[in-house]
This record gives sequence, C-alpha cells and structure tokens, in this order.
Amino acid sequence: MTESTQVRTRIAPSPTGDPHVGTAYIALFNYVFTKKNRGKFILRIEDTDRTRARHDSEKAIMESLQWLGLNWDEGPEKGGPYGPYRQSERKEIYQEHAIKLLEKGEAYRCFCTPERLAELRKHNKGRGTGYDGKCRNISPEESQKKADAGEAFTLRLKMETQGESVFTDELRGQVTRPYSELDDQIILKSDGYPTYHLANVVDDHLMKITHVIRAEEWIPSTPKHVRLYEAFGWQQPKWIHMPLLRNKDKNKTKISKRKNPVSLIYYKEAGFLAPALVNFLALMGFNYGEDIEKFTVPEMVEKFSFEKVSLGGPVFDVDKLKWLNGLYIREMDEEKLLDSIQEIWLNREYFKQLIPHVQKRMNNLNDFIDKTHFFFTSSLDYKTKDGKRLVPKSRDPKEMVKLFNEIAGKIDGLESFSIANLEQMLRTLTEEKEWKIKEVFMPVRIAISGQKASPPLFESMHLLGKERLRARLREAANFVEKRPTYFR
RNA sequence: GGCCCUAUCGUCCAGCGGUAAGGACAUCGGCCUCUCACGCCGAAAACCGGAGUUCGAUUCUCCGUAGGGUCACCA
Repeated sequence: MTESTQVRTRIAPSPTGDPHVGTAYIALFNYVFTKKNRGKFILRIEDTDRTRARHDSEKAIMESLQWLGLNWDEGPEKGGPYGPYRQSERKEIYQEHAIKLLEKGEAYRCFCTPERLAELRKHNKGRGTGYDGKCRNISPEESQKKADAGEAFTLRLKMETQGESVFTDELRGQVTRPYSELDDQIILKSDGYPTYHLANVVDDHLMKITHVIRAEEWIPSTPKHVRLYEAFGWQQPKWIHMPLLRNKDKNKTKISKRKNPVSLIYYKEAGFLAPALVNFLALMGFNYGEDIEKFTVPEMVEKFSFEKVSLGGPVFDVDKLKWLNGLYIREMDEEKLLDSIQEIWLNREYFKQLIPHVQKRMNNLNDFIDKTHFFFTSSLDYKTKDGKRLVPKSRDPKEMVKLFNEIAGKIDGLESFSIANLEQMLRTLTEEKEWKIKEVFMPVRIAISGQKASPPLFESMHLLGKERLRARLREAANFVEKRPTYFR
C-alpha cells in the first residue's frame, strides 16, 4: 500500500468537559476501521474555543481513551509527522490558509458587529444565521482600508447561492442540501482563531485524513466543509456519519448527561470493565454476525465493515451493559478480579480519606463498614425508615425530585469540585428557594447515604466523587418520582 | 418552523423479493439449589400507515406519519 492511499482517520474531541461516551463510541469505529485497513488513527484536540477549552479535560479524554484501549498512532505528546496535534498550537496555519482564501476571492472580511448579527438572526427564515451578505460586496480596497484602520472583522467563506450541495455519505448515499439554506460561514473569528469548519478541514487535509468518521449531527454542516475543500482546490475525504447514541427516554433524544451518565469516568468508577464497555459500544449499530454479541476489539476488527452498521439511533441501555459486564467479570481469573476490585475503591488511599470522618463515630473497628458502606455500594435502598426522609413532611415529592435533579445539574457548573463549593452551592440554592436548611440538607444526606446519620455531608459528597454523586442524586430523584405515594 | 437523517419485539441487532420474521437484554414461568446469583429450559413480545412496481413485498419507489439532528465569532 502506498503512502498516498494509506487509510488515515482521526478522533477530534473538544476538551470542554468530561470525557464523553459518545467520543469513545466514535473513536471505536474509527479505530476498528483503521486497524482493519492497517492505517493510522490520529488524536487531534480541537481547542479553538478559548473560553471553554480546559487542560484537565484534555488529559481526562486521553486517559479514558487509553483505558478503553483505543490508542492512537499520532497525537499530542506522542507526536507524529503532521503535528502539532492541538489546534490551539496551529493558529498561524489556519490564518495563512484563511488569507489564501481571501486572496483567491473565496472569502471576504465581514465587519458586522455581533449585535447586528443577533438582530439578523431574529428575523431569519430558515436560512442559517440569516446573514444578509452585507459585507460581501465591499471592494477589496475598501475592505483593506477598514482592516488597516483597525476595525474588527471576521472572515467569511463565500457560499453558492444557487442550486444544491451534494456529497456522498458512505452509509447513506447522496445527501443533498439546497444552497439557499447555507449562508456565508464565518471561518476566522475576530480573535484570530478559526471556527470549527476551517480548522477541521485544514487539519484533515494537512494531516492527510482519508476517512472522516464522525457523528450524524455533523451531516447538516458537511456541505460547508465540502465547499471549503472546493475553495482550496483539495480532494475531499470519504464521509461517514455514525448514528447518534440516544437516551432511554420516550423520544430517544440525543444522549445527554441530564438523563444518562455520559462520562467515561463514571463508567470506570461505577465498576464497569473497559472491554465490556467497548464491546457494548460496538453493539450500538454494529452487527458481528452469527448471533454473537460478546467479542473483543481484535475480533471486531476481523469482521468489520461499514455494511454491518445500522443507522437507527441506538438507545444506550445500561441493562444490557450490566449483563455484558457480568459476562466479562465471570471469566476473569480470581487474582485479576481481586486486583480490579481493589483498584477502584477498596484501596488503602481511599480508606485513608474516609478514616478522619468516621473515627469519632466508631466504637468498634467493625463500625467502619457500617458508617461507610454507602461509599462502596453501587445503589442504595431507600425503602427504609430513614429513606422516608427523602421527602420532608413540609415538602411534596415533586418538589424534591426537582431539587435533586437541580443539584445534580449544578455539580457541573462548579468552578471546581471542592467541599467548599459544594457547600456554597447547596446553601445558595436553599436561600434562593427560601426553604429551611433541614429541608434541603437532610434529604440530600439521605439521597447520598441512605441514612439520617452519616459522616459530614459536604465531605461525603466530595468523597463520593462527582460522577457517583450525580448518579446517586438522580437515583434518589427517580425513586421519589416513581413512588410518590410511599412518602405520604 | 426551514432543511437533513432515520424507521423490525419495551431495548440492541438479524433479515438484503417468496421465512412458521431469527438471536440477545429486560420481563414472566420452570429446572438446578440451603438463599441469592450463575447456568439451563420455556413463554410472551415487532415488520408505522397508504399507494405503486412485481406472480409475490418487512425487503424496491413515492407520499404521509412519527422520532431524531441541525440552523453561533461552540465544537
């Protein structure tokens, strides 16, 4: 196989939050397809949004992908022939390319203010941003003059105005979209950073990506990318859009942390094995054949073909994941299993953090287990005397469901997951609601520990960890929601 | 709302013009068993609707319908 035809794929996560199960899903299919074709799989960090990109997030994404065994051939830290692999380090490259388009007349400077654009958007009728092309006809001289005078501007790509855009999705065939739907896209922001569209296309080309395997949500903007390839005079890669993972709710909406744990860290901390999770993800859309559902990544590589991928949005149903995980656990040898169990929570370091909070509460060494068991169980039994306190007499079940979900939602908004911030958040919330302290703190205590007597609340929440804390609050909300009469 | 994508048991997948529509999870029943779990056996459970093409449509085409996605100086 020659250099020019070698398959090259990439996973391009944006480091703006916890490592997402959807990222792992797409990475898996990229990985498997690449291995099948003896190609190269690249990790590229898309951190052009300076207000949202976070370094710890980037690190967590890499660790999670490694945990799952989805290792990349080229990427940040690791390097490779087409680096750097972090978009924030490629700013000049995008600017050079954007200028090329400006010189070719494929792009132009837009001096419109964000305010004006917001105004236009209000009145748009299905035509993208509703941008009216005001700056498209400014003469190059005039444009240059304004720029030299220091006026802020963005760069926009000239889109076609007539006809329709057509591209081939390898899984669905031709996808067409009328050009009237697409207006001139901003490719360079006024801060000099590129938007996703520009950075993505430039990088994919420069990194010699042959197959763009990404989520279905990108289909509507693919015509923009195609236009960019045309404007540069480059050859397009193959387009492959995978279906979107869905929530288990009635409508099967795109998977979201509101309704489903989506962080890979959660799955690891909740005791799922990497091979089981990967296997489960593979089942979402891929059919191994011969009615076989349990298989390893190498086995999947062996059988893989995009013809075996179905397009209906698969519901991420943890029940089946649990069953699969059980299968993997049962086949582990005892030593390995023991190691794995100790690795997650039953380790000395974790116990050490627990000790200071329970020592005063212990009379007997065995009390340690009584006082801390909720740090280790995967789910709690609220059908107890204490459990009834999930809903205070002065509040009704609905209010509590809302409260628990609200808190779960706010956990992510914290600048950092610290004891002080947790306390601050709960106190503020209590004040906003004008509830009594005990109407909030006690139910939360029950929600996370199942008991009315527990180690200190905020410390416990912190020790539980962000992911399990959120899951537990959701669990409590579900319990109350399903059995409102239980609390009468 | 405009545009785009999708459509088989509750859920995940088979089926690629002729089948008693198959497997798995979950559910229910039974066996095993000191309990539970595992394991094994069994039950119940689906082709969104309407036209067209065809000798024959779950399968091909079109139209509905439904669900999803997307419409940012976010990715």
